[in-house]
Amino acid sequence: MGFFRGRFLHSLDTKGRVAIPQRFREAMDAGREEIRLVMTVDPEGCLVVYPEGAWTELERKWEELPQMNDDLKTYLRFMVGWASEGVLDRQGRILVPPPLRDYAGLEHEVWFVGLLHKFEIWNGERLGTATGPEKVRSVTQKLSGLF
Amino acid sequence: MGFFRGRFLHSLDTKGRVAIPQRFREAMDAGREEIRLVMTVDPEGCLVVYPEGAWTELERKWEELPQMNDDLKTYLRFMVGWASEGVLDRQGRILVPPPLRDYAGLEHEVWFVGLLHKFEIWNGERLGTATGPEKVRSVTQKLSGLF
DNA sequence: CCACCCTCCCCCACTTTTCCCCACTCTTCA
DNA sequence: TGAAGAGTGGGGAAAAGTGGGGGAGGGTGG
Repeated sequence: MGFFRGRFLHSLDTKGRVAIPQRFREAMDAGREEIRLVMTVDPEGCLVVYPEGAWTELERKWEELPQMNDDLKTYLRFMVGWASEGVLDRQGRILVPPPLRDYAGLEHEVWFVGLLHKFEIWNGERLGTATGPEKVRSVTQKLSGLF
Repeated sequence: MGFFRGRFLHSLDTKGRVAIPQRFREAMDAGREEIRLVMTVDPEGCLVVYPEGAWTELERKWEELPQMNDDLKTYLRFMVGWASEGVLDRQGRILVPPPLRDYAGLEHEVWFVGLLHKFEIWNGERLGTATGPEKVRSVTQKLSGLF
């Protein structure tokens, strides 16, 4: 499984479908014909997409945690509660369910952003404010201890 | 038994019935014709629904615990005391008993939220406040020790 | 003990959404 | 300048969700 990199501008059609960038499809496609993925939300206000395998791995971790923990329940209500599994159609598109569309404020134009093992789908304006160079500069300082 | 994922907006009809989302039915249906489930309440103010098997497993655990424990009694009065078993009708709907409807403040519009082994039924407003992005962000910090 | 009422559940019919397929355009590359 | 690959748009069948009529069954009151 390759990495997801780069950003691509695509369009959501009137039926709520978007084509996944070919580069991303290649990264997932190990010669299989059917590509399955899971789409959910991120607190920053965008959608996150995982190849099915990566997602089920996350679920396996969550299963093992103490199920009575209230914080975990809140977290799962968010991550799992928004999750939507889907298969690409013959044209390499996926249907974005209306609740997810609304959550991420997706109109006609949407941006795909590669993020190694997963990728995100953004409304253009939100992407701009969330990932501007100024913001990154401030964050980089705090990270410098890590690597 | 598959996992429950995602959120779906359905409507409670005038008879107090709701259709279970098809995705959730699939997750329970191992080719059986009759799907039985148990519905109870959650302290957060929503309903929780377990497939019958998952519920009886919980009951078996509860049985083994020290029955004199007052905290356990309080907990069971809540979980078991509200529990209601039901079967889906031919249209895949279930009847929500009036006490449960009132407890969860369910009107016409109700949200289904998948939570891996179980799923919840929410009044829209309550769901919004219980699972907003701000809340999740604060919780995520505390959880980072767990995984 | 009987009659009534109310709830529940079966069935049927309608609307909306989803998803499968085909066709067109635009870019890229030889 | 042609061919192939990528992205977009829309028609139409199938599936999913919704609403309501009517009969059976259980509870209640007389």
